[in-house]
Amino acid sequence: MQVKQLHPWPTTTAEAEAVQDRLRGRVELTGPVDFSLVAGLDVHYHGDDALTAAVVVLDAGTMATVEEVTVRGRVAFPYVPGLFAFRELPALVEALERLPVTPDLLVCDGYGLAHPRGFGLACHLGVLTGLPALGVGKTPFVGTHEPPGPERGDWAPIVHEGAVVGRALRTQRAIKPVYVSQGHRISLDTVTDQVLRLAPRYRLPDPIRRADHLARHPG
DNA sequence: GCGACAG
DNA sequence: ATCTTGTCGC
Repeated sequence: MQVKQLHPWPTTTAEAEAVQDRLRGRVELTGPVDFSLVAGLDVHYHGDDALTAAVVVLDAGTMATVEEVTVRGRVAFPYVPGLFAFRELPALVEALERLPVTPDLLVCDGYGLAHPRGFGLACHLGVLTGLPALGVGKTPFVGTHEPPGPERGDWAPIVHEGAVVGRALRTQRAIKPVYVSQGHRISLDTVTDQVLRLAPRYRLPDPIRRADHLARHPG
C-alpha cells in the first residue's frame, strides 16, 4: 500500500514535538464501524539500535492470517516518553508499503489520542496512511481513571486535562486491563468494540499478538 | 520544584 | 524494549 512521505525527519525533541503539533489537526475522530482486513503492527528490538518491524493482516471475519511482512531497520530516534513513535515509524511505514493489500484498520502497539500532545503512534500511523487506526497500551500513560469492573467488556474512561482521551478496558475477566484510544478515523466506541472483538481469548488483541510473535521470529 | 513517564 | 526461574492454571 501507499504511505505518505515521512520527511523531513526530526533530529531534536523540539522538532519532533513540532511535527506532532502540526499533524495533530489532521486526526479525525469518526469513521467506519466495520472492517474486513485488520492489520496488527509491532516492533522487536535487538541490541543497541537494531529492530525488526512486523505487520500481520488478518481477515476480520475468520481471523485467518492473510499477509505477513517483516522489515529490519535501525532505531530512528532516542526513546523519549511522548516521542516514542519516532523510534519505530520508518520501519513500520516501510513494512506497510511492502504490504500487497491495503488493510482497513491499523491496530497499533501504543497510544493514540491518550498522549501528552494528543498525538501518539496510532494517530501518527493513521494520518500517514489515511486509514482508521487505534492504539492499545499495556500500561497507563497519561490521565487518570477508575479501575474498570472485573468482567470482560467492563471499562472506565481515561481523563486527561478535562477530556476523555481513552478507556481502560478489561478484555478478559479479572485480568489487568488494556488502555485503548483513538488513532484516526474511528470513534472511541468503535475502538472498544474492535479491541474486544479482536481479543476473544487473551488480554491483547490477536493482531498485536501475531505481529509481536512475527517480529521476534521473522520468516 | 521534583520525579515519573507508551515501547 | 531488554536482562531472567520457577510456578500456577487451563
